Amino acid sequence: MVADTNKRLVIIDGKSVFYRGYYAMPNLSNKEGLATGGVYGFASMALEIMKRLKPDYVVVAWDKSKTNIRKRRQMYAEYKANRKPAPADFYLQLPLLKDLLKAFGWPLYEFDDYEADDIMGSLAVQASKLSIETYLVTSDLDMLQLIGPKVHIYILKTGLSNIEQYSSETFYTKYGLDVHQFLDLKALKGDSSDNIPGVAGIGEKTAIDLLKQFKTLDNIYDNLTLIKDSIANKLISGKDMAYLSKDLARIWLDAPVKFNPKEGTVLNANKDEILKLLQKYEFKSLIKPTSEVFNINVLNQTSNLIWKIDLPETVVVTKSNQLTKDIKLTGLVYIYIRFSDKYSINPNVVLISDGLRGYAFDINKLGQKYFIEWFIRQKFLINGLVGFDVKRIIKLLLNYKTLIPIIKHDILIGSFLINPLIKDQSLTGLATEYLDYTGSSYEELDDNEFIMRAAEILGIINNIYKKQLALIVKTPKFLELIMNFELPVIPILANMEFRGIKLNTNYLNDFNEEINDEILRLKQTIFGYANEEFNIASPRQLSKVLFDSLKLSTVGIKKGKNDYSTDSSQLEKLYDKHPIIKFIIQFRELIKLKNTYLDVLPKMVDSSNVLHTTFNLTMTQTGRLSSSDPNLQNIPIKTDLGRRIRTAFIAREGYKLISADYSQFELRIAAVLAKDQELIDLFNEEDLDIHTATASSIYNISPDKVTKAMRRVAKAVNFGILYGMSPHGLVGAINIPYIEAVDFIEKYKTIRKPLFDYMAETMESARRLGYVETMFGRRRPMIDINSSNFIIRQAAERAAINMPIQGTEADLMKMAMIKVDQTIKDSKKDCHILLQIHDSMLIECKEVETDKFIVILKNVMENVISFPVKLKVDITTGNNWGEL
DNA sequence: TCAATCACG
DNA sequence: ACGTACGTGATTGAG
Repeated sequence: MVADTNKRLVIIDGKSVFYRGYYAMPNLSNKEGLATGGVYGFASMALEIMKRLKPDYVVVAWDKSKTNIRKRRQMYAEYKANRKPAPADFYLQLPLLKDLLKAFGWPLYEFDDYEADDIMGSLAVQASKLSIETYLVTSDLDMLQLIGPKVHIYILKTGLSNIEQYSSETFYTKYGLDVHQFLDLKALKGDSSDNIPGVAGIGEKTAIDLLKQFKTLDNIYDNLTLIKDSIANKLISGKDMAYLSKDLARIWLDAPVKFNPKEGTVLNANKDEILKLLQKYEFKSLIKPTSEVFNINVLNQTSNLIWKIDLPETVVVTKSNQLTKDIKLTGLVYIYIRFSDKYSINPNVVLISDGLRGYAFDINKLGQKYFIEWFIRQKFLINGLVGFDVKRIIKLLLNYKTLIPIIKHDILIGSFLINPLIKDQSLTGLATEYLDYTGSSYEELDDNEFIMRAAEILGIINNIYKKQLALIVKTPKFLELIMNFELPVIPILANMEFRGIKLNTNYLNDFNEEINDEILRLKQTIFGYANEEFNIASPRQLSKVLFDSLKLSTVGIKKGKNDYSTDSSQLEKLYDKHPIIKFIIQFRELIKLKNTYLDVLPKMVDSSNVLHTTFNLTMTQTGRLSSSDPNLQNIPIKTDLGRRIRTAFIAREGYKLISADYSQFELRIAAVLAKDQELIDLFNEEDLDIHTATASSIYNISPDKVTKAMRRVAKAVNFGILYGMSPHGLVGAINIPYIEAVDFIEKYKTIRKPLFDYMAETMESARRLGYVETMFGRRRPMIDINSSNFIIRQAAERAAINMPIQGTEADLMKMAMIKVDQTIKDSKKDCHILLQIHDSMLIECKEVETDKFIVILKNVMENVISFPVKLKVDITTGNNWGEL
């Protein structure tokens, strides 16, 4: 009888797990709008169970009754009040779950007259007899009464893949009782959530004390004389209730269920069906982990696309002697380049087709040089490129100083324009979105497998292009955006990334050493005040030192999930309370500079000390660019120390750096969008300070009477208002009394009525249309704008207000970049845009051409568009970025 | 992998 | 009563 020894059975309380998932992922739904949160939660939890417990069998017990009343216990029904019925979309998900369980091969047991815990208990007893280790997964602590030598309980914790074992030790630690006393404890104290009455007047504390002393319920009643009267009397009058409660809480072990060792094993799993369902439910992130625990080889799953898309006849090119004149392309070409790693410009595989014929260049075998030579020979035959992430392809070509073909379309950019919410921007993600692809991830294939599927991938590019084109032409603004903004800016960004910016690494390293010394000094000072050494960079440890050891007052200090916050705004409040704070603030600044910039940037330069960032066109919900690896859009400027980092960004030999900044760009745009004539007029006045002017009209005094403090408030509001700032937010930003903030914003509303009317209209149209858009028609879907959750809805409203402004700024910046770049080309100046930082450009220009160029530059940028408001551009030049 | 923190516009 | 300003990316500590 060793056969079943050491086998493991998991019994899942199905509804309990499902409930968790349902409430953890309330907004999850697939693209048909079908709610899937509960199923997702269940699947996540199932994976965790498989990984943690490695069961041989899994079965699911299900509570059939909607109200959770045991029918066989109708006599107690008056005590078991109906629980709230679950919402409708809870039940709509059940068929999906049942399909998934069937695919997993996990039997589902449900009986009219038994609750899940009865089924689980009954199965556990049977399995124990077969020497099977049994694991019960539930959120119901009542299950603890089932703990035994072969029966283990795992309780669901918050989160989606979080289970925790509850053993008899856990129980003892919590209550000081043996787990076998569980039912007697319930009998005495009751359980309001389960409507188990218990003995009136006896709570948890008394119940535990009694059980510690007398061990069992029976023994308590046998020894009433030893118990002090006040309690004994309660026990006497509640005796029936006590035994009734014990019966109510007891799990019954006679459910008509039979454990079957032929069911619930991995052999019962239907692998194809599992993958199909995960695709159907759009649980992309679960495909990989599920495949692992169910031993599914996803790479072997064939594509569902090859039957429905046009596939080019594709030749694999591995040798240079194949590159004869027969291997050639004309017209519009579809291209996909697979690079060796995330940042590399070295391709491993290049796929190209003209729609009919395709070529898969195995660069590893062919050699990059031969491919590039061939490609350059094609350049006069090629009318334009349609590709995926074309910017990267262009950077590859820039490396060879060859002519850049016209970009006809980029399916990555197209996808983002049509729906910026799509998270998976991989080729696989787009194939899933546009072609209902359900196969394995293209990105995870190895190069050989990838080449084998070249025709399919080329077909995908072609077909996605056609689908996107149809969607884009349906919305004329989209067509204008992609033709006039997105595609033209791609080669400019490619050039910016490719050229890069020169870094004075010596300067940075010297600065780093200086900072290191200072950090050491600060550390010692801080440890001295704290009377202990600790990791200042750990918010948890710092919080303990400040609020536990040093006992600083926590009144008015923001609290996170576990500890009091130590972020700079909280430290600011503590500034006068203890001398240590000043040094912590300094330490924070220095350690940030060191970790983020000083240590990192010098390591990222190329052999000529040049730093190359990557600009992303498809990351932000407003249409802004983002910069990464390294992020050159957040180089410090606000403090003197930080600004010294900028000093290390230098012009190349014989060149100058030019910074061109739009002044109050967003507020000017807001004035135009809102048609706020008064604000427009203010901006059109020569040499007027907008914040002083604002303070002047709010306080109703002449501009020369405006104090620094007044201007500061006005400035904060001028900025904050574009984000939907509240009085409370204003207080948080500039530390003025709440009442003043309320007053200020009220007055602001009266002097900027058109602006506020515009904001209200934006919100209204967001609610009506489900999206907001920029002046040029770039859209951001606002799915949360009608959320029933107050907090989520309000956040969406603020985002909706801000997007048209920030997004129009982003559009105009792209337009400016395109015009500046064109101007440089037309005038044949040796000038190069290096960086774009949302409202400014950093340009490198041959020293002798700089003075002439800045005049042209200012003119081009200020006249980037014909606007009722004057656009003001400030230009500075210097040898390094710090001087500008 | 997530939360906290902080750099920028 | 909620929680309190939009948009990013990088680093770190900790589970």
